[in-house]
Amino acid sequence: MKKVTIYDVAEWADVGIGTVSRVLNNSERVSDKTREKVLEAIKELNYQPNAMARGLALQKTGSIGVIVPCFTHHFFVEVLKGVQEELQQIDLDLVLFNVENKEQKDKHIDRILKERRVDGVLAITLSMTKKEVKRFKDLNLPLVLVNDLQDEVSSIFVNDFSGAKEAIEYLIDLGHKKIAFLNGSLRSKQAKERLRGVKAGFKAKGLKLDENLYKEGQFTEESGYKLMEQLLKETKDRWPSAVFAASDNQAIGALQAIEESGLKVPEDFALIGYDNIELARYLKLTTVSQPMTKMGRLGVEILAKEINSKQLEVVQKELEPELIIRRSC
Amino acid sequence: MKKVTIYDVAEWADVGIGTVSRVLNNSERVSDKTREKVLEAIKELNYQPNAMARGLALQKTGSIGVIVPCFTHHFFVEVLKGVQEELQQIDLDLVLFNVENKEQKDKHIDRILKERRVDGVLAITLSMTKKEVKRFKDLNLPLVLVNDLQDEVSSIFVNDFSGAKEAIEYLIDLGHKKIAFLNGSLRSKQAKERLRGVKAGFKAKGLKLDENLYKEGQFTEESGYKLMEQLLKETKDRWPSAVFAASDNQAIGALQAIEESGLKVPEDFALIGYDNIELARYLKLTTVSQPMTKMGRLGVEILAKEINSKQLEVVQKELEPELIIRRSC
DNA sequence: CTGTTAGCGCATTCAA
DNA sequence: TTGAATGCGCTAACAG
Repeated sequence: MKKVTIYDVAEWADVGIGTVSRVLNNSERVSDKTREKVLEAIKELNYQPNAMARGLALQKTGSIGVIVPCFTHHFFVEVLKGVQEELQQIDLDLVLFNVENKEQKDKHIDRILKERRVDGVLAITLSMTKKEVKRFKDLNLPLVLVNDLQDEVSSIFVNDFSGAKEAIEYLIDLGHKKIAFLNGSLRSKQAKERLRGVKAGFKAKGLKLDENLYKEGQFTEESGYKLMEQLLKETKDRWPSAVFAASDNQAIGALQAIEESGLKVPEDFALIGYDNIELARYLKLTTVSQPMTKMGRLGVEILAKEINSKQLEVVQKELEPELIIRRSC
Repeated sequence: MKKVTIYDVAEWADVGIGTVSRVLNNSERVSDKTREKVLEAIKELNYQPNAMARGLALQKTGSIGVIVPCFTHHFFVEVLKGVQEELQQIDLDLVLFNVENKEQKDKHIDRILKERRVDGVLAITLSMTKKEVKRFKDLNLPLVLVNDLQDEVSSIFVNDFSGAKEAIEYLIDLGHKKIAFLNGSLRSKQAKERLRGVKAGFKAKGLKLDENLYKEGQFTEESGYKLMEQLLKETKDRWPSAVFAASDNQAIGALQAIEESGLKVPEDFALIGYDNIELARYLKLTTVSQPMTKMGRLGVEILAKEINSKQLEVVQKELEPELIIRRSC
């Protein structure tokens, strides 16, 4: 079967290609009769406009790029789910860029920006630098940050401060006083804000974060395991009665360390995680839920608006986390 | 910053656009001196060819489409991971199409096929019909089936028969005789093959699948829960001592039903799942592992070959599953 | 070796 | 209303 172009349609319907194009784009300036004829030709020939040709003429690709670090992580899968859902409504394709390191990040951003492979970009948890953001602005390519925040770009993020504060307060209300906090790397905004929240939570209850019970690592399972191990090495009297991890993965790692020591949750330690990834439900882990799917939906919504309006009204939206109580404390 | 085209580069370097194009495409027919000059211009102007224009001229998009049903499922995430990994090597973008129902499936296939938005398609667990496959062939768009099999199309799939057989034999070797099999819908090839494998496993050990212990449902957690519930409703003497589920999700559902009855795995029931999704590891579930990531990698590899060679040599590759022993039996 | 030109398939002028 | 011409940015074939 040969490919059928707008010329074939025009010939079949005995009109000019301009008319066919007008019909395709729902222009008013076509008589009902010719429109009819053209539509018939289109159906008859089973014609559908070529995306690239249209793109070249219109300077639009009809797709948006989504950049994620490590998309196999539950967190991003959930965000992507929201992205997909929203994308079903509007008619855009999803081009997925997976970024595992700085090099890949640069490479993909370069590619997207200069080759114009997409109409807009959703950057999820990428900690974009001001410089990178500026490049998008300069090249006039819509950009929306999800789970990240920068001036002068539309961003949608979660209130990490209040999530952490609430978790700590909950533990304290449960009667815990010696609470360990296993944080991620302080280089990320998330870790900084959560630490702030933790301190504020203690303060609100007339307590203070014990420095010996504060550990810093990564947001990973391995890191959680190691940090918990460190705590368990201390003499029992220095042990906390509760552990708050800055990510579910860390909490899961900590859980493992605890179980390997023959101890149990929640009997020996109360445990709270952060994110509410799917695993948390199965492991019955109390956690601070991030509105992941919603972030994805909202991100696409805003991005679509920016693409269409060609105007850069910056939207910065903060979402609230929610404490999900399960059996781990 | 204005967009810079091949004309700008040509002007800057004081050559024709043809020469610039040649440099871009690493043609031999350029003198070192002019090549130098052009490269300098490119760097100076920070030029990068426009993807759509190049695509239109070359009749290539530089991207492949991946169609998955419900990509949030662990299984597909793992396959996608393999796809990503392989895609890093070759220089193609990944366009993701999520298909939740028949309507979406048709819509997306139509779009891909006629609009030519991608250079080739990877269909994962889609149970493509012969008719659909034929459309790809007719329009000459490379197609590779992953976890599915059809004549005349490159397919890569897993030996479901041997996976199920091995699982059953393992349970029997463990001393179990009354083994329940919770299957998915027999409309899928996977379910059919696994049932065949189960029967063969019993036979090889001189036993037979007890019809009362065979249940058919969906590959979902809910279904597993319900099927197990049915079994537990029977009088104790009719209970199996082991349960083999055709998917990890079903196994997890069954596990839940078991625990809610105050019973335990593996003490009261031995349990084996299928797929080896990430959760299985955390729940310590013995399962039949599917080489998901490998399927993804292989699929892309084959697809890339088909795209480049423009020749349709059909590759059909069968991979072997592997029994992963954990604590659930 | 290099510049020029003709498509690629479509949208959009500009006349008619 | 409509058809023909022009351009989107690039590749490739064709002359020089």
